[in-house]
Amino acid sequence: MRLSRISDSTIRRLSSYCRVLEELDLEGRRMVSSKRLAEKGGVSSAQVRKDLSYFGSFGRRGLGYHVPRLLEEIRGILGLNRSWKCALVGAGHIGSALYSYQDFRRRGFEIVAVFDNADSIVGTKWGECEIVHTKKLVSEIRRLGVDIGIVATPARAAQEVTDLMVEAGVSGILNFAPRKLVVPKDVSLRNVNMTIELESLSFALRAAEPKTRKRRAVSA
Amino acid sequence: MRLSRISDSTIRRLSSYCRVLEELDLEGRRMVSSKRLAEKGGVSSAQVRKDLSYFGSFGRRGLGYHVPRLLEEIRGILGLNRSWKCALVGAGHIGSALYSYQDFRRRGFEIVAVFDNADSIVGTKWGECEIVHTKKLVSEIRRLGVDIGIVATPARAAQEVTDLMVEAGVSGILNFAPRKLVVPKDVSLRNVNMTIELESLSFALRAAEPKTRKRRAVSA
DNA sequence: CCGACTTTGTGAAACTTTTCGCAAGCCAAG
DNA sequence: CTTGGCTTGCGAAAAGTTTCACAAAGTCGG
Repeated sequence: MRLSRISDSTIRRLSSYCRVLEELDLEGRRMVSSKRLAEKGGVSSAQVRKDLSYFGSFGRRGLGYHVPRLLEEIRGILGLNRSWKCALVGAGHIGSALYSYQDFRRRGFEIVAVFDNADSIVGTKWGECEIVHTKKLVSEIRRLGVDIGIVATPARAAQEVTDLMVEAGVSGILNFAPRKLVVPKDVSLRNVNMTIELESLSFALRAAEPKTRKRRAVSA
Repeated sequence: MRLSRISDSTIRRLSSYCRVLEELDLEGRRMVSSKRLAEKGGVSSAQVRKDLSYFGSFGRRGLGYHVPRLLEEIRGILGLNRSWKCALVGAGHIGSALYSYQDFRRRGFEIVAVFDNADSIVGTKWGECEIVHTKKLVSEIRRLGVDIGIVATPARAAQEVTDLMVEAGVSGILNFAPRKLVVPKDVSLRNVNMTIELESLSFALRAAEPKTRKRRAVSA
């Protein structure tokens, strides 16, 4: 199992195969071919086989892959067979949605601390979790042994809280703020940028209608 | 301006250059070199020049790019010099966060309708917007001339509401549900999948600590 | 107007990722 | 035990993306 020559796209596809396999497993399906897995995942079957081949040979020729076994293998590869402690910074709309997002917890990403710098909400509780002032961020994250920091602050505060979390020793950052973050290279960073997605959608829509609007423009 | 040979990565970078330029513009900076733009955007300067070169020659040799002009050019390319009507389906935690996300509105993505199928919240109001039952989705989207559908439902409902929105004539879909959606090829689709980001982060963290945990494992 | 300096725009090279194509392996039926 | 039908794993080809490197074009001080 080679450590690093693996592309990010491969990893993201593994994560999506995971979801397909979970579904198949629930349906009680035992075996699946790369062809079927590919269709459900929206990629080519060669791509599925190539992705898996970086990590080993999990299939049986003529038969396909054993669903529960492949699922376990991929979970192992992605590090999902353990739980990760997460800290959320920013208790606004997005922070709140993330805190309530059941999928995270179900997959072993546990939010063990929530921080904000607004005195008006510091001290209130979200379920088990009390919202703590950002000034206690470093000590709390150290104390709890947090692995992953989730940035859900406005853009202008994002770098600052990131620096604090890095100082406190997190290994990874998941950033929801629409701003490029700088982190040391031993800290992993992923971005979820809704604005980029919407804007690239805007480009695609614009490219699809070269003149003015297609449908309504005619009758208007 | 060639329509389609442009890669998705280029478009996403344009969107991020946009944010850098807005910031520079606010600082009152008139000119910027590809080098500086690149640093701020976290890419190479050759990449910046190459990305822009697909659409034209916007710079002046020896001087760089005129910030407000380049910003306008990129906005034009991305189709941000107009407003897009969006409809949100799913009035749960994520839907609510998206509705309140000021950045969307500021960039011309206006949420003009919100749908949900829970009778308990249908009829209540979010600001100006009344939450409407999903059974009225097609007629409402047609009536309002919605361009973009935003899917913020649980995974199991995502394909169904997507089909409805396609039927109603949206040109693009932004999907937040962790499920692969099928759309006709004249409809554009973008996905925001937080689970994939977290899982790829998990892989990176795992890859970074080859044995067991680095810091704490020693003392434990 | 000159010469030193800066920066763009862009082919071509280098690198990365995806697709192709097929030998090898496995099952089932006869 | 053999044949036919599938399906994997993988090297090699193809396609796509990023980096390199430099001519061309412009600035600026004197």
